Amino acid sequence: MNKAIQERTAAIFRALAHPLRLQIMETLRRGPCCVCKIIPRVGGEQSNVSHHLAILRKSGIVQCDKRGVEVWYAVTDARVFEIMDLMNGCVLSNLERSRSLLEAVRQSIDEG
Amino acid sequence: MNKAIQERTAAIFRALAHPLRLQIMETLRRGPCCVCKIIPRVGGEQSNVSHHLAILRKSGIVQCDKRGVEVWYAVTDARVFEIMDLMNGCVLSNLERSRSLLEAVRQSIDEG
DNA sequence: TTGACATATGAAGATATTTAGATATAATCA
DNA sequence: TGATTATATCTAAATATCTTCATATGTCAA
Repeated sequence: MNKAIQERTAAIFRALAHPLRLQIMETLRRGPCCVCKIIPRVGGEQSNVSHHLAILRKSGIVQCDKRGVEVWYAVTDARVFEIMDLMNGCVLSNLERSRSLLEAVRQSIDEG
Repeated sequence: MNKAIQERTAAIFRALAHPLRLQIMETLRRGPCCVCKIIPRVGGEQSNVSHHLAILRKSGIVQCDKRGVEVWYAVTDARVFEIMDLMNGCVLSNLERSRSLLEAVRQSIDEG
């Protein structure tokens, strides 16, 4: 794969690699949303949320649009939600594997 | 979404958020692979590659298996490749959007 | 046992990310 | 105009990540 593309791909993964930013994305899943609604929805300081929005914006996965005093954010490409859903599935399977492993270990201890 | 799950999801995104780790994953796409082949394939210091392998391992998306002196790595869940492919598509669309925008700006300048 | 090889781990410095507080900007309203 | 509101940016401290070098561990063969 092209090195520059791989660099950009890594950059978008990095943009999604933070719980607060994932929460922002979940908020945007329902459709475009104003910063003034995003902030109470995800919690945290205004400046911090704004900073995380800037990170998402710079990565290209969200876009913003000024409407008077308000700024509305929206995802640029809905495929990002497919990615998030797949990732979520991986996490759940992962946890299930851990659980099974723990169970197996526990059983082998019981059996002496 | 559950906070703990979101934390784990972010952790896996973080695991993929590095070009070298993406290259390792691309290497593993063909099937399980020995560290001694991964190192020359992705380039870089032995200890550095080993560190990145540890990060992938701890995130749960790869597993390893000792065979004599060699250690073989393999992905735990092939869905990770679907994720990478989708992400790649997003990146390409992103670049295409940037290109179109640039083109439009250039044209509007030409038109005065 | 000794040596060689494959891999992992630890430590340290350089760099990046995260967070909060303070301040700046820009739109609206009285 | 001046005040208010919504959002962004700057700054600095705390923390995390990345890279390299040095060293440790575990396996095999002589």
